[in-house]
This record gives sequence, structure tokens and C-alpha cells, in this order.
Amino acid sequence: MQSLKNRITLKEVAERAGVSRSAVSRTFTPGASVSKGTRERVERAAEELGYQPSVLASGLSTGRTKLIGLVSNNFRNPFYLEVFDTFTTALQNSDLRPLLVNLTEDFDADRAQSMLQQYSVDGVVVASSTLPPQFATAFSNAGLPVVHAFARHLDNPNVDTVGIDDVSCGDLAARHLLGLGYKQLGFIGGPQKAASTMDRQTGFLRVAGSECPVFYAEDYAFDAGFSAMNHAIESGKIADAYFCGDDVVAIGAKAALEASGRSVPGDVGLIGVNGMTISGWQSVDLTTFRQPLACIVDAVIERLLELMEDPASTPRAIRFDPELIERNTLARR
Amino acid sequence: MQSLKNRITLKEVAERAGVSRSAVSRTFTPGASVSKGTRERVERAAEELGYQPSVLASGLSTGRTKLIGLVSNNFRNPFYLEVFDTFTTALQNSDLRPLLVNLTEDFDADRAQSMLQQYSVDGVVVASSTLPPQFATAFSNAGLPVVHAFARHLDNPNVDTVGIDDVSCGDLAARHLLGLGYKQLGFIGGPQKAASTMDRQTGFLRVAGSECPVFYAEDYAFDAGFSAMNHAIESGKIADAYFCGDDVVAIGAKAALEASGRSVPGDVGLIGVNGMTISGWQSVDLTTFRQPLACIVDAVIERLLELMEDPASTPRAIRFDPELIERNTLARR
DNA sequence: CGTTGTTTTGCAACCGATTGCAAAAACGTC
DNA sequence: GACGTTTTTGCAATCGGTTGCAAAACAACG
Repeated sequence: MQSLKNRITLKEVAERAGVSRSAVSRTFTPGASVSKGTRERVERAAEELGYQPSVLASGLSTGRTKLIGLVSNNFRNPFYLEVFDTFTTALQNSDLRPLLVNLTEDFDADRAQSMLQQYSVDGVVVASSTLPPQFATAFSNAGLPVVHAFARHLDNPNVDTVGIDDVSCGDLAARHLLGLGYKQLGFIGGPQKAASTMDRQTGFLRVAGSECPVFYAEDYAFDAGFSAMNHAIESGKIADAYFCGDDVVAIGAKAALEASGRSVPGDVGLIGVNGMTISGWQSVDLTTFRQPLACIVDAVIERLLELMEDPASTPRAIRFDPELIERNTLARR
Repeated sequence: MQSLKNRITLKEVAERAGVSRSAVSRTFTPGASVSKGTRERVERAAEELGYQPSVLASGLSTGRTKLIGLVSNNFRNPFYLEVFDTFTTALQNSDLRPLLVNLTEDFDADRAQSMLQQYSVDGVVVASSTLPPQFATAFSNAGLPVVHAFARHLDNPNVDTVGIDDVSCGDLAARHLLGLGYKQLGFIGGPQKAASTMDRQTGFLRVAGSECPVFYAEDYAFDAGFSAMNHAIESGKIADAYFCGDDVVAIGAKAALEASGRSVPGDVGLIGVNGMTISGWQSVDLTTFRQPLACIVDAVIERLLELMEDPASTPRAIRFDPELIERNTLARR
């Protein structure tokens, strides 16, 4: 009923330019057949009226909205601000628009999915290391192109994934610690049920040995890292160096060590994962494995574009290597 | 021409339920007239087919999309992760969808505006203390409901604003420092041209006196705070306590002080603004003015809903008081 | 049972675009 | 100037819903 605001429509531009509506539409459709003359007249008319084509209307007939659902449940970990920053700018550069979804108890997977379907998004990016693979699969079952970033890697995935290989990251961490001369290694993971935790643990213990002490932070958060390290301290036999499942967890762990009178890296060494900006602050100065965020994001979007072209394309798992950033929470023994 | 995916449409539901398309539409339109019988049949048919109404199509005729542009240029400051978290959940709870816009050099104000118009958003939230008022005004001139959060406050604003009163925040800060016995006060603001910086400075100097030393961090970021404090140190006459325009700036300033061999709060006191989670970490423990984020977000959305009802409603400036959180970067002298 | 008043229903037009198709215009060639 | 090609154009149907309007169904009442 109501016209959308008092927006200028195709029709008005057509009238002003003295051409048919199709001509106007074609002027704004790359690759359509319009003569130089009409194109110029249409463009002038559009310019004069301040015409903005309606994505809703064109989406209705073309079936594309250029909307991408950006779904995450990590709105507490500062690393994800960098993730959102990188994703939104990259999507914008590809002429796509992020429709942000914050998964909570109230707004669960089902609601998220039906909402994204209602908006006819062209694709979905799941950005989370804690969501299970089924979450992403649900979208692809519904016929939506989806790429899961920071997900667990399988050799024959049934949904596209991009990220680092957590198992080999754990492996690398243990080797690095041993290489520095640490003898007693310890592992402080994120949430126990998160795929990233399990995989990093697997890789780490493979090298460090299965008797190596293991603790979990309930959450990828400072407090959780703090209390996980306190458990480690209370356990009596504290390790020489810990591999922590996340930088924020590591920062919490460091605070707990210092609160107990121990120094880092003097008494105990720490290494994290993610390589978020904060870790580089002089007052933190955390040695960590950086996620190659820009590469990951680019790969996600490239893959998403491919899936939009060919939805039947078989899922792939794209891996990048984490980059060791040596700072000041580890010392040669 | 392609149908949108292979989505179930109104028509198919109507056929299956043996009613007209209008009946189906009315079943899903709150307040429309449908008999109990048809409603049930329609609901069953919809359920069986897994029908999801298309927001695009309905938006086209109703003129509402439930899409809200969430625009910001602060994707580096961890405080804004909390801002996005709170905004997205609150919008979701009001059955609105955040279309996230990351303002950059590439994606400037003009592009953002025309893009949001193309998507016929129902409203816009500008979340930034550094964007000028004209940015928000441009939307309201284009007929879009807009509320600017964390904006400068004017008594007769020409666009809706919600946030803390920066002038009185500066005032409060100075009084608090004097009350603790600090004699030589200093001010380290954010970007010099940001309204928040200027207002906090005004309030602060009003109490601290205009001879009080003033420095600016080029950015609301750690490094900027670090080097601003270094300038203060190099200037020769270092103050007893500094009011910093942002927590991250304060954290950077603290690092610079410590790097120069000074202790906080032993030698120099610091107080920040924002009250972000990080500031509460034991290893940071920063005294700060907390922004009442939940209140701000609720007020923004409430106001936005009002504007969507009545776009002619006269703009208001809603203020909240910052809350002093006393931690460990200030000590009684 | 007829009359009047209230709900419920379907028809058809519309929201603002896109696009297949056929007619019209422009172009080339002899 | 006639004729065959290619390009440009407009018509009209379509995308998936909403809604004013008038007809149909139902309810209430004397």
C-alpha cells in the first residue's frame, strides 16, 4: 500500500527520461543492451531525481539480495571484534552486506536459520570455534551456501570450513616449548566440548605425552583462564610452561600466576592462540600463534562466492598455518 | 526470473489449505480478520510445507523491512564489541535485524547512506563518538529515522542522541581527582577533533583550571595512549593524575608510565572512561567511568521505535550519568 | 422465516523492480 | 532503395506478498 517512504522509483525516472521502465532497468543492469543515447538520458534523469534502486524489489525477481548472514556466538572475546572488522570490510568490498546474527539462548539456531531464510540471504558465514558442525550443515541442507570459519577440520567435510588446523597447532606448540628447553608441559584449553579445544589438546598431547596435566577454561574469557590456572596451581604439581587455548585465557592465566607470586616467563612460560591485537600491548606481551585472519576471511568469501555460483560444489576444508609470534611470555631454559 | 531458491510460497500454502492467498497472508498478519477454522487449516499447511514468508516481498508492499542499519567506525576499540553485543541482542529482542556497516575510507558516509536506502532499512543507529553530527543528520534529511549513540549532546539537537554528558563527565573526573588530594591534574584526550574529546576537556578544565596540561591520543587505541603519555613525560612537568578519554588510552598511558619506571597509582594516578570489561581484569584494574551501556541501548531502540511510528517527532537528547568504578589506578594522596 | 448487522472471504490491483519475446529501429551491403 | 542482420526498445508477465472493496457467509433478533 504505502509507497516505500517517498522514494523515487524506476517509473518516475522512466517518465522523466522519456523511455520505458525496461530501459531504465537495463541501464542499471551490467551487460544489458541499451544504446548510448538512452543510457545517457536515463543516467541524467536518475541523477537529477536521486534515484536509488530498491534491492527488495530487484531481489524479488532476481533471487539475489547480496545479503550475507554473519552468524556468531562470540561477542565477548576481543579477537572477534577483529573478526567482525575484517569480515565486514571484506564483504563490503565484495559488494555484499553483512546481516549480523548474535546467537544467544533467546535467539537460538532455529530462529537464526528461519530468520535468515525469511530475508533470503545469498549466503551465510558462521564465525565460531565453539559451534558444532551441525549448525552450519543445517544451512546447507536448507539450500543456503554456507562457510564455517574457525571450525574443526575434517578431511571429507560435509560443509565448507576455513581456518587453522588445530591439531597441528597443538603439535607445534608442544614442539616449540620442548625446543626452548621446557620439560614439564601443561595444557589449558577453552571449553572442554569445543572442537578447537579437543583438537589442540590432541595435537599437544601427542607430543607432550598423555600424562601431561590438562585443565579447561569454561569459556574463552579472562576469568575462566584465571580460575583454570588457579586450579592448576592448587593441583600441586605446576608445569614449566602452559599452552593456552586462547590469548584471553592466557592473559587470565598470567594474572593468576602473578597473583600467586610467580613471574612470567621467569617461573612459568605461557603461549596462547589467536594473536589478537591486545596480546601485543607492551603490558601483555604474550607469545602466541596468530591466526592469519585476513587470509581466512578472504578464503571464506572466495568460497562463498563460488558456492553462490554453483551450490552443488563439493565442500572443502581450507587450512592455513598459524604464525608463531614470539614475545615475552616464554624464555629459553 | 529464477524463483528465490525453491522456497515455498504463499500460493502453495493456499492451495494445500484450500483457501485464497489473502487468507494465508491474513493468517500471518497480526490483527487481520480470519476465522478460527481457516487459520487452523492454513497453519497446518504452512507447518507441513515449512513455509517461511519472504520479508522482501512483504516489505515491498508494507514498506517495512525490520532492518536497522547499525553504523560505526570503531572496529578497533574493544569497548565496541560490547556495544555491538548489546545492540544486536537488543535489536533481535525487538524483532529487528542489524545490518552492520563498517565505515572506512573505501566505504564512506555517502556509500553507507545510499546502501542503507537501497535496502529500505526502517531505521539507522549510529554508534560512534567520533562521527560528526552531520553524519546522522544526513539520514534524517533523507527521511530515515536515526538515533546517534555516544554523540555530543546539544540542548536543541536536530537529530536524536543518546549517551553520557561528556562535559559533566570531565567535570566529575576533575572533582574526583581533587577530592582524592591530587594537586597537579592532566588531561589526555582522544582524537582532538572528536566531540567527546572536546567536551570532556571543557568539563575537566573548567574545574582543573585552564593551565592544566593537555595531550591528545590520535586514536582511541593503546599505542596512541602510550605515545600521548610519552609526550607528557617528555614535556618535563608530569602531573599527579591524568584523566584519559578512554580506557584503552588509559591502559596505553599506564604502560608508558611503567616503561619509564613510574608506578601507577604510586607515582601517577589514572582514570579512564567507558568501563569496558577489560578494565576490570586483575592485571589492568583501572578506575574508570562506566557508560551505562544497557540503558543507552534500550533508550536508543525505544526512541527509534517512536521515530518509526512518528517520523516527525522532534529530536531529543537523552543523557545518562556515567558511573564511577573505583579500582586500583588512583590512590588517596 | 425475513431482516439487519457483523465477520469472513476472495478478487484484483499494487508494491518496484526484471526479463522473454516480438516489434521497431538502426546498420550494412549490394 | 531494397533487403538481410544486428541492436535497441517496449509490452506484459512475473517475483511473493498485502490490502481495499464488495460479495458471501454467518449470527442475532423480532
